[in-house]
Amino acid sequence: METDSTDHAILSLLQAESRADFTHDEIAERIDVSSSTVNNRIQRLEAEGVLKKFDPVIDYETAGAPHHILFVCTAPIVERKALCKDAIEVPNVVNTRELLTGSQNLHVEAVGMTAEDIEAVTEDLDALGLEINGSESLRTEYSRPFDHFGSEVVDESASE
Amino acid sequence: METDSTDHAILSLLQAESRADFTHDEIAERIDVSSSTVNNRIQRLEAEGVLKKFDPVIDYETAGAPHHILFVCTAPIVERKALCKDAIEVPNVVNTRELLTGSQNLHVEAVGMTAEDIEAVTEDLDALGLEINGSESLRTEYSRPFDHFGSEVVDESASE
DNA sequence: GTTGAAAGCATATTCGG
DNA sequence: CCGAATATGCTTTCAAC
Repeated sequence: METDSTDHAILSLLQAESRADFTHDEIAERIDVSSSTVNNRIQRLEAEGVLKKFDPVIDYETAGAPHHILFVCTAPIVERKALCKDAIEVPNVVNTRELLTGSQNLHVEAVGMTAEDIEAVTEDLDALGLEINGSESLRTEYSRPFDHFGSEVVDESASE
Repeated sequence: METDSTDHAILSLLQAESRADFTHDEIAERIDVSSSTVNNRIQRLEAEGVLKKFDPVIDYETAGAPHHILFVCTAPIVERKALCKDAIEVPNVVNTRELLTGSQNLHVEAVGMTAEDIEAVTEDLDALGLEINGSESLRTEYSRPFDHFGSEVVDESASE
């Protein structure tokens, strides 16, 4: 899909201000177009599959689930893609990522209320045929907009 | 914070249906409470910091940025937290995660239009004092709700 | 493809149980 | 604390450019 600087500015702002109450009007003011143009562009980006969804970011610890673990696993190359999809079905698993490498090619993120929840995840992953190379406690995580878009933003608001 | 099964059901549905057009009314119907209760709960979850934000999920490849890489790095233990924050400031870096382990304790996710963009990231990370243990192409990624909440959902809709 | 205004609709508030 | 109705204001639409 062809995306121009207006699209990039919108995507960047959406990532920078990922609030539920971030309105089209506010985007429109910051990039100096009308709010109907913002609406047009967002709808097109969604239709074309660039803007896929809006994921709620949950602080599991505050919500009462203190265990947050990353498993680094190895899946046989040919089964890797299938196992990535299978692993997301394991209870307490919240994210899986497929890498390109030969070993340690699957990352599985899990959340649990208790240590037993996490222990059960290791058993389930093992039962799927995944070799678990390591498990790490996740501490902090930061996200931010894709810069290539951000650098093109014409932000008219001086007070930032 | 104290979260009950209504909160959990709402969080689970928000994650399962992370659409912009997923309304409070729809949540209300599915878990059999009024939409004002849904609104009350969501506002409280946001105020208490459980529901932090709504991150737009962008398909970078479709948007015209084909390079999507995960760097596995090692930061000196004492500087780890600071470097996690520094790394997110590097151009084209979109996500950083701090792990607990002694080595390979920092994951840095980067996106770029060209191979040069990615090469520049390695140089910037190196300049920060990070040892880069490996870089992997990211292929596929799946996410899904935290099950402990999901299992408590009283979903009244039979047609699913 | 963009705009402004007006209609349509989701969300926030208010109040009564 | 929950739920129904009201008020607010955001999103969408549409005629015109």
